[in-house]
Amino acid sequence: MRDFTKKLRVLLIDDNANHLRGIKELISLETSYNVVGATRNANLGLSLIKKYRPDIVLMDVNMPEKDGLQTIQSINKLGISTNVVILSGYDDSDLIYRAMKLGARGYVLKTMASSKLIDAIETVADGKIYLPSVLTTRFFEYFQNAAKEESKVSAGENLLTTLTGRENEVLDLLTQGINYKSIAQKLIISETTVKTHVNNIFQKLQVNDRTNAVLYALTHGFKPSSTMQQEMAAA
Amino acid sequence: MRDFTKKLRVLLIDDNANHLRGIKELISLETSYNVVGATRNANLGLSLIKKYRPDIVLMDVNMPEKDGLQTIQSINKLGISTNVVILSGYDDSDLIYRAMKLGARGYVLKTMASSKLIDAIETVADGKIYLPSVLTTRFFEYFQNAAKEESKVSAGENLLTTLTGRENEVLDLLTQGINYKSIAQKLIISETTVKTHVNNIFQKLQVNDRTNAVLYALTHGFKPSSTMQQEMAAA
DNA sequence: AATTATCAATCGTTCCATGGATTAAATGAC
DNA sequence: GTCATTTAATCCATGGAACGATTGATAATT
Repeated sequence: MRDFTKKLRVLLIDDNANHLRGIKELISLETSYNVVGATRNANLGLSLIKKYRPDIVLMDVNMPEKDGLQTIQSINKLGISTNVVILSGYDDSDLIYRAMKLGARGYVLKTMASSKLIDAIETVADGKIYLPSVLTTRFFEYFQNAAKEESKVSAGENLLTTLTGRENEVLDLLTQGINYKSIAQKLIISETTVKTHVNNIFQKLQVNDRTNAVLYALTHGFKPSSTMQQEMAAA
Repeated sequence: MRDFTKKLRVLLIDDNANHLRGIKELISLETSYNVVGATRNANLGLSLIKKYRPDIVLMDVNMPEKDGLQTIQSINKLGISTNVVILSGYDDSDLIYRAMKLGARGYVLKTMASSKLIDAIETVADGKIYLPSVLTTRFFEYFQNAAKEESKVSAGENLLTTLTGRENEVLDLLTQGINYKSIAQKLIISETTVKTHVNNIFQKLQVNDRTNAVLYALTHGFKPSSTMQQEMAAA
């Protein structure tokens, strides 16, 4: 948990000088915070993060040169567990989704009351995610839509359902890039039997080589039905 | 937007008779709501949804026979755009993630104050997502962790970066399940040249057949670098 | 400026292994 | 009696390995 005897170390990154100054003043009013750095340049911000290890990084997404999303990625590569709170001018669902996916811990709109920014810092410092209701809704607009598209593919006229149990096992091994001989050994059947199964699979999936069979399986949500032999092999 | 002249039609599904009764009474107190149905059985709930087309469905996740998640899927298959609000006893991050991914519009814990349930209904009826701060945090615990695992694979010693431009184009076609001859035709080069490229790809990706090359590409975030010729072909 | 080295991209030939199509058939379970 | 599972034998196409070799672009060296 948070150590209330120490001041929260906050770093600011925003290419807009006015915003930067405004935010800095706002945060400096809070006695429990300590602004360890404020810069208009993302790359400079990265080295400041390396040097000062701030608890919280408040960062604009929309910056020239290196944008906020790229900067989050760079921070992740550093292996430093800093809590990033994104500042943005727009409630673009795609942008919110990508920022959160990259590990942002909070997202605040610049149009929001300044008290929200303090809320965000407090919440995030407390180990929680700060995402206002509107932005949560925006996030899920994107997220649920993407999930829907995904399920569309794996649903609807799914030829995978026509496969028998044994064919499923064989397809499972095919999707692991294993050849006839090894499949035969794994299933303890002859190679010709494997070929028969594979041929049947091809016909059912309406393809004519293993690569396309594997591609079909992967893009249609194939999940090996009997995972038994793998677990046994692991034992 | 919501039509305030009409009552919100609410359907309840919860296998626990006491909960069901309690929630029903709670909601009945609100004059702007109309409970169109309340059932302890998920499958019965489904037919009630078909019949009454409620604005909101309040549903328990933890039910015998058919659980809440499966029920959401069934509702989705019906093609009815009902807003599902999940009721759950636990703030399990995995469960929250899956429910939201399947399209739930809200998530409320049974341990929360009953006023939260009203808040949820209001918020969701208003077209927004209702996810309390704690649950948002839980959700992102799972979501960001999954994203992290994903990026781990596509990052780190990625052999794909060693491929040349031409090799990338060839691999792109390989991942579409195309054979040597057709690749040669598409790229307007000889088949032997394609084989040379493919062999180089195999060595760089440390595999020895096309299936494994394709599998490597797909599991390591391969994105064809030059999409030009495809766009040109489309024109 | 001339050279050397490196590397991407191209093509060819040979040769063998593997993949895949086809046809046929036996067994056992439901 | 249908269907899943198994095996066999034949045959051809495709995939892939191995070795060699040319061109052009780029960079480094002299």
